[in-house]
Amino acid sequence: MDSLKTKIIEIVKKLYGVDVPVEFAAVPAEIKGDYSCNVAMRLAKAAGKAPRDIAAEIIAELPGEYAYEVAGPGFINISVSGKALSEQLEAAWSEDYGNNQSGAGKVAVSEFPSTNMAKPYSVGHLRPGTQGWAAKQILEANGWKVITDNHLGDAGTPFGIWATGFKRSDKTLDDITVYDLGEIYIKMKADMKAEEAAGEHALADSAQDWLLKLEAGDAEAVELSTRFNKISLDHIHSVMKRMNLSTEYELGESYFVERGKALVEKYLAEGKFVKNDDGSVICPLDEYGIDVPMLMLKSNGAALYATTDLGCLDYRLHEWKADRIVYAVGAEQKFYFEQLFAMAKKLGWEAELQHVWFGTIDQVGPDGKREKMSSRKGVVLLEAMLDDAEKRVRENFASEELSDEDVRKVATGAIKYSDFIADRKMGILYDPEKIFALTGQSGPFCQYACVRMRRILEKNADFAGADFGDYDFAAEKAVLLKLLDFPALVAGVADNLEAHRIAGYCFELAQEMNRYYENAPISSAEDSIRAARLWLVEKAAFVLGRGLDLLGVEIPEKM
RNA sequence: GCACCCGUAGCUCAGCGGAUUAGAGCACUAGUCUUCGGAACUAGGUGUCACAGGUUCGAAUCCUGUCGGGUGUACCA
Repeated sequence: MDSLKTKIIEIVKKLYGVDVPVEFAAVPAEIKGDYSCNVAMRLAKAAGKAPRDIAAEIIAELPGEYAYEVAGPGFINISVSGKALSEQLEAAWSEDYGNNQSGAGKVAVSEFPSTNMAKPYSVGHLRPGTQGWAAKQILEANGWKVITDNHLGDAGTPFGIWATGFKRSDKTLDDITVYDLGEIYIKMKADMKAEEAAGEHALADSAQDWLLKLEAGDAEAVELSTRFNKISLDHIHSVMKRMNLSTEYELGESYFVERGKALVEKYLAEGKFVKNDDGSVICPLDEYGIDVPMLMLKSNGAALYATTDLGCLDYRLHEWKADRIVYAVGAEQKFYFEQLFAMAKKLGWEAELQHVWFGTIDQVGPDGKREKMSSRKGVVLLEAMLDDAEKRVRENFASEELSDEDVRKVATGAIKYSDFIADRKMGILYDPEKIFALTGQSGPFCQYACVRMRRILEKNADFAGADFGDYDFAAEKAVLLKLLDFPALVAGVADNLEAHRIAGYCFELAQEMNRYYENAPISSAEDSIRAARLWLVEKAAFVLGRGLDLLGVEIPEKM
């Protein structure tokens, strides 16, 4: 259809002397036609003519390979035969169908899931992982070279809190677990709050001391930190493996402390940063319309988030030569990233920086109102959510023999897919009954559709590649139109990383296939028709598999 | 206070820089087919697109204001 678009642009240029963008849209079900084009209405004012007349003039110039019709207020509706659509798909087909090279030669960094050390992996890092992974997949499909980096939360005040809490606990470095560390953190937070209310600050001071000791390279602080890190990393890796997520790098905040501090000095000297009387350093951002300056160094000289992010940004831009960096981090940090990006601009850094933000995971609370997900203890552990998901899958699929690996794929597929049902800006209402449902828009529904197609292909493997004769592909039109949409969809989400559009597409394709089977028998059809239909199923299975792969949703062997 | 996000069917949500009669899923009801894998398909909607203005031949979509909910607003990340 691209050549037809070009043709229309040429005709408009010839007839009316203007350049207009030409897009094709779908046509409502009740109306005749497969694609519609609204150029005539866009031109109406400039040309001083009625849209319907313009449409008729354009149609008169169009080549005769398709049927055209003026519709409604001035749409040009185009009807294409199934046969022509099948030829278009065959012509566009390749091993990389759907991919494009718009990002070729450029480097992007996708930062996710940015887990915290010394805390159990909570559902708080679920969305960063799924969204960051999808961002990486989508960028790669658009030709980018993507570097993935887990920006570990391994520096800053929390370490001081754990070190202080650990020394007060009865745990030893040999037997402490990541769950103990999690509990120590929660207890310390509570104790520090009580302390603050009482007007004291012994614990807070101790935490700050540990932090400074670590930054100064104190032996005991380093030992604690190293041990906590080892326990944490093993835990993070095991959970990520279950989710089938991984990153190429794990350069945590601590890795960038020195680099960040050195840069703070540099920009202080250049006058871009300012030192306050209390010793803290800020980056004024008034010229970018942000009246809250960014704190670059604490008054005691310690680094904070902004310090390490400055170092990290510098590293990615200058060592990795990144052209684009996407941060998969929740909406709560929107303002922080606005500051960070304004700071980058102030420093003259040109790369495209994007905060891929998203809403919280909610649940229905005891009062019936929607609230942020939590357990009685506070955070919900991702492992617990995965255990529950696998249990549900085993119960729902009791009739089928599923391998452990397939159970894992369906469980994580359901959870991941649910992250992409709505626009990522929206919060997710976590409703297990719905997420693991086998009907409706769910991960398992899409996975099942894909498994079904693959099984049909296996059973009819003998007929693959046989001659179609002059089969008309009339019954296949809806599916063909859908499959032909895929490349534009992938290209269309490259900028805004709206992965939910991929999820919606996968669901629609799966639905379209279910409709297709109703009126188009395959195994019982005569040879040429059977071959043609298998050709279509093969294409659909590939596209659905690719779409789900962009979301990180794996396809099980059996369901 | 200010900034950002959200408000579309009973519920969860689509609706991509305006366009043909505003759509899905869930739930509910009634059907279909000798089931290639029925976890299917088909049919069934009186929705103040939060409200009020504005721009336009045309607005759920763009602009302004109001109301409601959420988040953020320098020594946490």
